[in-house]
Amino acid sequence: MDVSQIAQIRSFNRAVTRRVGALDDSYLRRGRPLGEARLIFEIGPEGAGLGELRSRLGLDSGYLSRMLRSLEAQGLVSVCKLDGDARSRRAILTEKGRAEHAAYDALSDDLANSILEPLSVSARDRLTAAMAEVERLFAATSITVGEEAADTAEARQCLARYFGELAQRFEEGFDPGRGNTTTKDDFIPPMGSFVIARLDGSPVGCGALRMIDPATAEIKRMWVAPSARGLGVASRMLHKLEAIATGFGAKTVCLDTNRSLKEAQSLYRREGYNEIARFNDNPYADHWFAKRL
Amino acid sequence: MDVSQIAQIRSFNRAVTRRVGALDDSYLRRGRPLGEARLIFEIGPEGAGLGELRSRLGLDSGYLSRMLRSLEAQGLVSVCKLDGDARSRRAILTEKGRAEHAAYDALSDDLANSILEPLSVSARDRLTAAMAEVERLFAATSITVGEEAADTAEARQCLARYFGELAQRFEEGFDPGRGNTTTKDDFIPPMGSFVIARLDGSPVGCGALRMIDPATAEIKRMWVAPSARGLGVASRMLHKLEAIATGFGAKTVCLDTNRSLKEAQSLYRREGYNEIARFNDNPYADHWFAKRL
DNA sequence: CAATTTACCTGATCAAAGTCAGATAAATCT
DNA sequence: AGATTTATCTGACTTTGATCAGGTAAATTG
Repeated sequence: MDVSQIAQIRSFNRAVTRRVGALDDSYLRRGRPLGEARLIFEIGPEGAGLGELRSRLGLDSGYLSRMLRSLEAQGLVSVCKLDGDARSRRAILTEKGRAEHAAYDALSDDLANSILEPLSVSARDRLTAAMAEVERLFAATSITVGEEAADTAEARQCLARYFGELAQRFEEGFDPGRGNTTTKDDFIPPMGSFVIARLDGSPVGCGALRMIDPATAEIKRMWVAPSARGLGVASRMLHKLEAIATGFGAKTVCLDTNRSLKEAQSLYRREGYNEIARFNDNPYADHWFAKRL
Repeated sequence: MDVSQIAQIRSFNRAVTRRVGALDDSYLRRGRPLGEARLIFEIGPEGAGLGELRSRLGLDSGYLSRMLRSLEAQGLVSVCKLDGDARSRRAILTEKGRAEHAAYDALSDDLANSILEPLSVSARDRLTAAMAEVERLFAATSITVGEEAADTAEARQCLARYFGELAQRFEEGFDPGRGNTTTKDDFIPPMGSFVIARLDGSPVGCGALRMIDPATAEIKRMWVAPSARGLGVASRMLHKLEAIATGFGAKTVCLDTNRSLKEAQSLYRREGYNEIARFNDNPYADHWFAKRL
């Protein structure tokens, strides 16, 4: 790993914590412990279930309960049943609580403003763009790639978005039925597999595998959501699928792709795939690739 | 202020604090309170004076003293006199303490690594570049612009760097003596002024003003350090100088500049200066500007 | 040289933060 | 229906972080 990149991340962490500590300080200036302030903020104008609050703030159940009692005593929060389940309860802000919430909200805005204010217009644009980039790439860190069933609602949704995109990008259009030789049963172990990439639980990519003979696996349905492109999700899914193929005894992985999917082609080449002759009669395929495992 | 930019900053703060909180957690996993861990980290392999530690960590002197006593009891730190002043003391790490410091250092590296590791090489480059940009623009937030004497060592250093840059950039070269009609006394109120822009105490820019008649001020010596360009420092110094000129009774501000300083020319135009006819015989000037206050 | 300031230490005290072992009541399982 | 699980609450307790008043010895000031 590049030492200067590690140094950059550490220096960034230092610079940013200093800045964000300022927010905690301004929260404290309202004369309430930080824990309570955060709780008010997290409950929000719409209220929140206690379990949700516990997991979001990482609090012990007794601790949360006591803080809520304190906020109730201050007349800021009321905790009511009102859910299907009479055990679980929900915290909502009173009118006074909503005013406090708004005050904390304003403090957060003030901090943001104080960061933007001394900057020129173009510097502001550059700062927010860089922040968005950092945030997006941070998110990439928590993307997971896992084998899942291909017939769940979420898997189907990925495939629908994939097909939708093909229809948009192929010059000749795209009809999922035409030339399709696979059924959903093709992606079930041990003759196939299906992986989904997830960010905070929501799918942001998928990929499928099926064995076309005992030594050859074919990769299909590789798709990454537009919001998650450029984060290396596709290559992580590809590695996962190759590992699964190896487990199935495959010696070779092959795949096809359409001429308009340029990024896909460069991904495959980068990952060690070589272009080969047509090996199927997929009417939408223009290039065929294979890689020895 | 742009609402979406404020939202971006707030969302960035949330995303980043979550990530950086992970570092505190990993520090805690070494079974020592965060305060002590930070103290070990801050003392560092070279040791540090107690006053320095107090101001860097923002600690009460009693609190620091007690933590040092605790670290001494654990055999991690030793506090010795050894300075010119027998009141002030210096904390240094024992061998065991240096080992602890190295362990904390490794944890910081691990966090940085865990952020980089899932990313592709190009994504890593983009992340660190975006982080550097955020850091630089954050730093801009704490740049101050203030009126200072023009004959201090630091002011002179700014001017030397300014002249050095002119020598490099002017096609015809630059000799500070040639055609220079100002002396250092020109930049002393109430007939002139000198401002310095500082980032964390170090000068990153300067600018000067002198009255050439009771209603006209001339701006000179505008310079921004290469490391601080693109942060709006020049326009902040310009505004400061204009405000000072107004205070001196000036109705007009004028200035000259060399043809090779393109950024300067566009800055002046952006700030409402109009090109006028030659008003002095500065041999290095190619453009003359003025602005009514 | 006496008075003051500075740099650090000690002891007392506090609130905030966090943990843990039950208690209670509703929901779910067998 | 009885046993178990789940969601929350209560009370007891600990640690951490922080503040403050006063104390000591060295350095500086007038």
